[in-house]
Amino acid sequence: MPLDLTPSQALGLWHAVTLQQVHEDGRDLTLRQMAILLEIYLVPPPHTVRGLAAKLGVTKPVITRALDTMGEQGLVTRMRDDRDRRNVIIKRTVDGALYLERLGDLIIARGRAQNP
Amino acid sequence: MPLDLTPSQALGLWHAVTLQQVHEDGRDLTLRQMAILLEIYLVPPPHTVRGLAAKLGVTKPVITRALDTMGEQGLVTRMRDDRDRRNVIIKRTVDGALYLERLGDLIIARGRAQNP
DNA sequence: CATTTTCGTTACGATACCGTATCGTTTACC
DNA sequence: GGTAAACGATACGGTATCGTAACGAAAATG
Repeated sequence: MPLDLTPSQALGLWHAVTLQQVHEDGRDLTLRQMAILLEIYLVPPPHTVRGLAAKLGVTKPVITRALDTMGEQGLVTRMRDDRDRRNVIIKRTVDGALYLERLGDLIIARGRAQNP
Repeated sequence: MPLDLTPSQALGLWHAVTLQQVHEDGRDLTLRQMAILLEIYLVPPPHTVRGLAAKLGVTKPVITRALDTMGEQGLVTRMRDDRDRRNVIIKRTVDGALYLERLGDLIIARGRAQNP
């Protein structure tokens, strides 16, 4: 079932969710960081720095920095690949899953309140 | 008609739109800047620095800085209020309207492609 | 083996944002 | 009129990101 939106619904939803995100903030993720996080949690593993960089169309240092920051916040973890020790495998965490779960709930709630 | 989403649809939509935003970038708006822009274009005027700061729950310099940046990009304009020259009225621009129109189209397209 | 390639990280200078405090201008108040 | 309040902008030091370039480690190549 396709998700059909009117222009008003689309921007209204974005507005409502963005507004609440700003209010609660706390994490204050960049657009790129958010994209990386969603990619890690919504696309089947494994995820590597190089793979993420290619998928997002950014350079590798951008990924490394984002993983540094989000790692400190407990949203992701990194582990060396034992089969090819050049690679780093990015792993999900419980906190990261909870964070995105809450984001999903927020979007749903705001979508429901959109056109009451 | 309420906008009912499943958790998968909600995060999937966010993922797809965020990803494409990162790809096209160019503007690279902060979460706060995006919230300000949507507020200006989706809520009836007039908009003031103080009003936006209160609505977003941030300090006034945050609004001033965001308006500086987005003003340089042609997304918004500022004008002194002639009836109370302390105030600054934030105005919409054609470029800003076009930018949000494209964002709306993007959301709709990604929503449609979400569960094909 | 020696060399090249791949992978992620680090170094560097530049830029933009942050929060707090302060400023100049304008209006309201007494 | 003189003082206080409101409004937006600016100054400041701090922090995080940016892109480019170089680096060390590991694997592939010959």
